Amino acid sequence: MADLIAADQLRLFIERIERLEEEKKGMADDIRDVYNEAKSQGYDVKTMRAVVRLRKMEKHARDEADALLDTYKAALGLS
Amino acid sequence: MADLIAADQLRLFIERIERLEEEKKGMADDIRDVYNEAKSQGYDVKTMRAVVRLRKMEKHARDEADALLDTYKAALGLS
Amino acid sequence: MADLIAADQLRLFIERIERLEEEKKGMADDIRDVYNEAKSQGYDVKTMRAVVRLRKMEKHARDEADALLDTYKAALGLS
Amino acid sequence: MADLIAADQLRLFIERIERLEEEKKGMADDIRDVYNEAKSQGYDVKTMRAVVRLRKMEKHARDEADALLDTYKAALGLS
DNA sequence: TGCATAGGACA
DNA sequence: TGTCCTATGCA
Repeated sequence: MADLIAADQLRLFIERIERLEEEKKGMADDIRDVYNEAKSQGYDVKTMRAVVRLRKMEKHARDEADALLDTYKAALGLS
Repeated sequence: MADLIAADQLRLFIERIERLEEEKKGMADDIRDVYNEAKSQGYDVKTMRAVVRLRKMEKHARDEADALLDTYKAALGLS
Repeated sequence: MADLIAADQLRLFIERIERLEEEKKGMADDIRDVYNEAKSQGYDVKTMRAVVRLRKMEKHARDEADALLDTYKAALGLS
Repeated sequence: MADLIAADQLRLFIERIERLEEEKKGMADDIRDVYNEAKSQGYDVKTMRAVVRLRKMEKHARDEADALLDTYKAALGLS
């Protein structure tokens, strides 16, 4: 019977993952919809993607810079 | 002034996309968490991924078969 | 005979790739050596890696911003 | 002043690393070029990668066998 | 952490 | 449709 329980547990894990995967796919579809909507308003999708990519890179750089600053402060015994 | 409005509209599109991208990333993080939780219960992650992939393929195959069946039915004037 | 020639050509491609892979590995080894040398001088390798990563990200962001500016200019019919 | 010198030294380390990273990237680009050239001659890139990987594994195996042989020889007091 | 592959976007 | 590139999976 332990096997049955284990099988159930595994099945639950798999189903949770599959549900999350579906939601993730839904998000991707929504994103595509927004791009298409913008396109129908006359915006250039390729440029918009470049903007989004750039902003993401800048955010990452900012976050990493903050983390680095913390590292320095810790190394110098500052707050 | 049309330009200002256009800039606002563009900004809104970009922000919608960024919000959706964040949610999508959240989903990916959740999925990873579930795999890790299963792993901590003694399940093999690689095998679980294989199972998920296989079930997805089977679902695709089933969906395609259903679509084909619909096509046949339509061609034959059936419900 | 065409097959022999083809086999030779393929072999030459493979050998060129293998030579380049070795040189690439040599570069990776050199990089590790520099980190170790810096470490022996009292520098923290992890922090140094963070600095290198940050500078690379900032450079990418700058390059992408330049490219985006060009895209805008082209879209607006400017130089 | 020691700090200034240390900062200079650190900067030099970072710049050496960045130069080496660029060269390494150049190697990777060259490798990609060779694969693309082979592809344009009708070769299958994926298969070529498999060949390169296989030969590398075989080389490792050979090197290990050689090392083992040396160990035996040393243990037996042979040249 | 770096590499290889698979999936999605663009021409 | 085919290529390119990013994003994910694997060692």
